[in-house]
Amino acid sequence: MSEKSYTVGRLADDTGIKPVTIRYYEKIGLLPKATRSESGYRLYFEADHSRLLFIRRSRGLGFSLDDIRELLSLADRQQESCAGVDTKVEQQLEQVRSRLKDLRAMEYELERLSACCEGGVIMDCRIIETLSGEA
Amino acid sequence: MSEKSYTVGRLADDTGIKPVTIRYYEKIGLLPKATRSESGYRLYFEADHSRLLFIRRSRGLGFSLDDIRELLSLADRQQESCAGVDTKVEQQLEQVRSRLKDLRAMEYELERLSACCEGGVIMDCRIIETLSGEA
DNA sequence: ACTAATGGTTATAGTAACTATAAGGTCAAT
DNA sequence: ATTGACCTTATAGTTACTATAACCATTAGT
Repeated sequence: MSEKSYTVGRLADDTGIKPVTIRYYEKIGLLPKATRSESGYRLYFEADHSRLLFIRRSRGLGFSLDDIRELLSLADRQQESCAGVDTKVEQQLEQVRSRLKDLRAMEYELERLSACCEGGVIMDCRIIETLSGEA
Repeated sequence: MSEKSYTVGRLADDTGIKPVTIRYYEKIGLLPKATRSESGYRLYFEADHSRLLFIRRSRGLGFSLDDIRELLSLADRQQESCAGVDTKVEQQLEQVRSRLKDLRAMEYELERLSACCEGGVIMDCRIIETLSGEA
């Protein structure tokens, strides 16, 4: 009983990752080279499906493709300590928090700018003034 | 009395934007072509200094270089309404908020993941498990 | 059986905003 | 005169895709 196979389009529909992107992941070695049908179509199986979902979830947490490559290779070593995984998560958390800090500062500044506009002409525009000058 | 001029390196030190980046901005037309010394060095004046600071401040608020190009061209039309500027700020604010929302969700998920690691081996790792499976 | 629509294949170039590298010319100081 | 710091250009690399072109395979409809 041979396992049911997907085409790249099916896999794409099932995972929410587009065919081009799936091929791209294969090209950069994030996914193993797919087996092919007689006519040359890529064929995917359950394991590919799982791997791709793992990638998508990790992307959703902001991990880079390089990070994910490492995570996947860690995940494959069943018997080893998961400390490396934990470390990666911590690092990612720090990065996200640092980015959050930056964005919150931007939000605050943009709110201030937005509030100070009184709808005149450029010459009197406080926004332009602020961007242009003063410390 | 001719105005005092800077080299690209001096301008870089004064604005916190690297020489390569300044040249890059010139190349893409964000800065006007610099005048040159006899030997071919770029020479900058007060106006360039201001313009570059405007760019840096706008970058600091997360505006894209294309946005900044528009902002600069708006800023040059002293007599026109500043509505366009205000709109750009609003749009940028929305973008920042949307990005904040995404990042906060990531932060939350990463915190959960991080908390659930108990330091065993990969096989039992709840992090890997979470990334791998379940809805 | 023929045809059109859909979906698969490859390779190449473009995106944003730089960064890195190479190979060379200039300038101020020793 | 030579060192070192700084300037010049052009080209390629980065991240994670997206867009385009040109072509082959499969499937649904007539």
